[in-house]
Amino acid sequence: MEPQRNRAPNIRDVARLAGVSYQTVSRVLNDSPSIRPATRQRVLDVIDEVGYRPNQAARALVTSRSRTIGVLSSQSAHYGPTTSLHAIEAAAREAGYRLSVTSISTGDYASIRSGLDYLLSQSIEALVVIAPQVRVFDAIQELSISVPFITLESTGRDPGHSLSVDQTRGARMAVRHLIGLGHTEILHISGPQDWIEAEARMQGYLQELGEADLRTRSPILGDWTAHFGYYAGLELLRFRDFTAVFCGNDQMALGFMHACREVGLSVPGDISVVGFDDMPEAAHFLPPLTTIRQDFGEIGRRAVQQLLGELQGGQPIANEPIVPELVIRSSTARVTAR
Amino acid sequence: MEPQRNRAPNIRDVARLAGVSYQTVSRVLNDSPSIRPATRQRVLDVIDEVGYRPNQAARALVTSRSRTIGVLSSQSAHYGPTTSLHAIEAAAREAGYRLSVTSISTGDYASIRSGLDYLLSQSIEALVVIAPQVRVFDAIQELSISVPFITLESTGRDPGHSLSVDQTRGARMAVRHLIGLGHTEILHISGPQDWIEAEARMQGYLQELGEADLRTRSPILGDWTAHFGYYAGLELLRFRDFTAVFCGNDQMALGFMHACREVGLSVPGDISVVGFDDMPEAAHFLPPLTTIRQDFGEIGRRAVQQLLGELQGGQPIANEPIVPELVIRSSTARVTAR
DNA sequence: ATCGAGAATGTGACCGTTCACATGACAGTC
DNA sequence: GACTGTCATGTGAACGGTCACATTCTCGAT
Repeated sequence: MEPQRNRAPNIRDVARLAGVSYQTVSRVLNDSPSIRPATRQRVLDVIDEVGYRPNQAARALVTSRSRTIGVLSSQSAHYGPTTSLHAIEAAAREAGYRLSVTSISTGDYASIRSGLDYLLSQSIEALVVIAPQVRVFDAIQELSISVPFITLESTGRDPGHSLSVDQTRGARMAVRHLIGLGHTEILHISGPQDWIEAEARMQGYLQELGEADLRTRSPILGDWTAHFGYYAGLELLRFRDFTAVFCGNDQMALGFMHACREVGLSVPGDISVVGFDDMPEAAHFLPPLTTIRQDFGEIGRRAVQQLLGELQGGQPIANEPIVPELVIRSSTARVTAR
Repeated sequence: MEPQRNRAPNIRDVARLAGVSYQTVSRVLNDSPSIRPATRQRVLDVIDEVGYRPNQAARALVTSRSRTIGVLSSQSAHYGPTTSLHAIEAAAREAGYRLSVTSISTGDYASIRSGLDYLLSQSIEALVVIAPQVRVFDAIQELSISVPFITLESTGRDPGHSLSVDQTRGARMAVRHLIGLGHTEILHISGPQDWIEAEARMQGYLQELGEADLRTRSPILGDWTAHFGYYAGLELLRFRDFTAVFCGNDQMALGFMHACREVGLSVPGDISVVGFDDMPEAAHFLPPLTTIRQDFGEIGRRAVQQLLGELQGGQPIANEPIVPELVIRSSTARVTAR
């Protein structure tokens, strides 16, 4: 009797057509060593002929290995997270893993929790978090997650489970650069306070100013968007009691420079601006933006590497943070006498 | 005997603890109507107590429904595709589906093919393609994909399987705007020629100029990046035989404006520039960019909606393309006598 | 020719869930 | 009080692979 046409061929169909047992087909699929070359070829031919594809669900069921890495990401199209995500995907695929991605739009506890719940119900083998809000850590603690996990862009939290460019150090590089140019009144427009990396950058700002005995001013809490940078700029520039601004990311720096232009101030003539991230567009802002470059792709790749290591029995390693790089362009200049 | 501690609880464990049969637990999980409320509650209590999570692999195996939508995406951090991807993810999750995403870095046939192969081996139920290179269509044809699929951002190809903002129309709006301002010498910096949307925008450019009886000039083939826009700009501006440029996306427009500034030309005083996409930063470029807005999120949501419709037995619908919107800012101005 | 070892291949059970069908409980009807 | 229908729940089989173990084959050494 013909095999039913409306069903995908399974391993037994292949076995029958190749005249071997299903176990032999399984061995071919799994590159078992003790298979006669002729047999292997016959099986492969049949597989190709009938278009057989192993059923991943069945495989996952019996091996209890899903070969899936879960990713919790924030629902934003920002350059950094997106780049990391692509790198993770590529590295995972390379290693024979797939990704199950879910994103959260708001940072509230309930949605973080439900995102993690969702991922865990996929029986993921490992977890990457690219949504570095503070509350994520509480949620992870509470769920007492049993798979290897790693959080990205979360400087200094929970070593062994985090991996990041050293945000604090990057921020200090930015501020030191401004101080080196003679600036003494330096503002900081930061990211949302519940983001770990925003917090770390803010710390760097405060530390560096503190060590230089300069006046620190309470940072303005932003939301990462160019819009915010713009409106904050319009407000701040009503009192020109500063000569430089360190922005928490490139987008806010862009918006801030827009505001400068609008009120007739020159960057860097009147105000110096430094960003953070070095998104590809930053080199073409007007003026091209001085910023802190971090290698998002590298972070993603390392994350996967580390997780796979743990899955093969390794221990979580306390990664030394990656050092960012100061990229000097044209948005910063030596302070001029007013 | 205690259940083994190192194994996740399964449906039979729950059944035993709740004093019911495994089928009853299954009914509770699947919201079967004929369950006594008291029984349901007892089962739910046990589930909560032992932290039971249904095994998706087993479920997928027996129902032969993976509840997974495959996404083939291009490996780029561009605003548009990323936004669509997030929208797809959210819509899919809402409907109880998960995503299996794979991305291709290059547009060559082999990597497209292997990306599709990979997705199909996940036994996906539907497919979304956000990597609208021309060759993707050949690959889809050749694999004679049997699941519902839809390609995004691929104006005019294969109606019923594509969904997009009307790129050609958007391009015409952009060019018409420039013509309305008195420009007669208008250049076009396009995206890579093997991208369907780049091609469609180019067609729009050519059509609109043709109808206005204006000189069309062969478009410059770019790569979507600000870098390209910049270097192309430097080159083009050596001969100032044009007064306006329509760029295939906002990034290239940014780079081009950078080049203008560098050679001492004013935008829009000397040259008018129009972009495409309206990425959030575009409003804060200097000058703020006139561009064509398309709703990437809407596209993603509609794609999922349509695919789910097909999965429930509906027919592929030839979607009418979404109309984009011209956003006039400060990078375009009436042409001035030279 | 016999034996044994290792290579090559086959058989039965199982992973955790849902499906189809069987059974038991209970109320309403005559 | 037996009969019927409906609701609630239980039982066996199946999904498509892999694992552990059993069996057969092959071939050189004795």
